[in-house]
Amino acid sequence: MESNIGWLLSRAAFAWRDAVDRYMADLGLTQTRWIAMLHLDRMGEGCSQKDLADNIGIEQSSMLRTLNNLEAADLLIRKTCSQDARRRTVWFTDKGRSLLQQVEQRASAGRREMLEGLSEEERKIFHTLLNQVIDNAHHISKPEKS
Amino acid sequence: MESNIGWLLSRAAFAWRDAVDRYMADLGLTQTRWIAMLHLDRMGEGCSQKDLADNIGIEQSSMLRTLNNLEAADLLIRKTCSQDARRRTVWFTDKGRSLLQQVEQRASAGRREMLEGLSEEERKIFHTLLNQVIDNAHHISKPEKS
DNA sequence: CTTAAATACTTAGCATGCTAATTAAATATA
DNA sequence: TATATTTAATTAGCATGCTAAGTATTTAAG
Repeated sequence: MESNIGWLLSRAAFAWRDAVDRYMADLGLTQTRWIAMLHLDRMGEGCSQKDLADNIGIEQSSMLRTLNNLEAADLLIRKTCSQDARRRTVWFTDKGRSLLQQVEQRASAGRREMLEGLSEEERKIFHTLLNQVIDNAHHISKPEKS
Repeated sequence: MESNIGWLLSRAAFAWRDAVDRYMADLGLTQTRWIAMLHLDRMGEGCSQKDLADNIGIEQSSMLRTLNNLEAADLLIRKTCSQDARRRTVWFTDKGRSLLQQVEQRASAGRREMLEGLSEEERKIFHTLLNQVIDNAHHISKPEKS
């Protein structure tokens, strides 16, 4: 109980998201939304919703809701793909594209503040530990008997 | 982007919760719910909803929903407090109390699996890093100018 | 070519955490 | 004592992630 590191992890993740959301608030973005924008920029406009979801590591249905929000905010638009009628490709609007640079600046500045006080080595270790936990989670078994 | 440790943290927290939920599924509990039960046990039955929320570190409104769920599952009940009519105290049902031991076993067994491969020292570091991040998050400022 | 299987997008609904606003009761102040 | 403030519980609604189920389209199989 005392060392419930799983719960601590939840709280840390929530605190981070909350802080970064405040950090991005005046741009009208939340963590999920600006991450989608940065990934779209990195992958290149015109990719499909599924490609984006896979790249970010979330489900299509989650991606969809975020894209709906971003489209409603006039930051991007979707067009049906001429090669494959099932697909819809994603594109920045002018407004969305013009926000990109600020988003990247904010993201790295916010990250810098969140990691304040951690040495370069600690950051690497943190990264490694998080990945190890994720890996363990994916391999976790059902409890034996209990 | 490549080193978006904030996102990695989110994913780790989600993966952990998801894995532990699977681990507890046959007891009919989720992370949030069994944590509430363990805290109630630790604080002692008869504490108020607010006391529980404060102890766990979440808002009353979040606590309330979880308690509603647990009460609906017949694992605990609430009684109005005779000393202070605003308060409602929380108590285990027989069913809830009888689940406790299994819950604790599962919790520690699950935690053990999730931390598989991490040395004792790495766990300590992990703990420290998470706390540092939480602390930073609480102190984060608005972006300067951008 | 016709049918079955796979793929992309959607919709619906669960689980959580939060903030904001309400209500009722207790406490503090004038 | 009467009014103002604080506190506990609740309700309502936002933001996210997920799974499950449904629709349309493309690809693979027979």
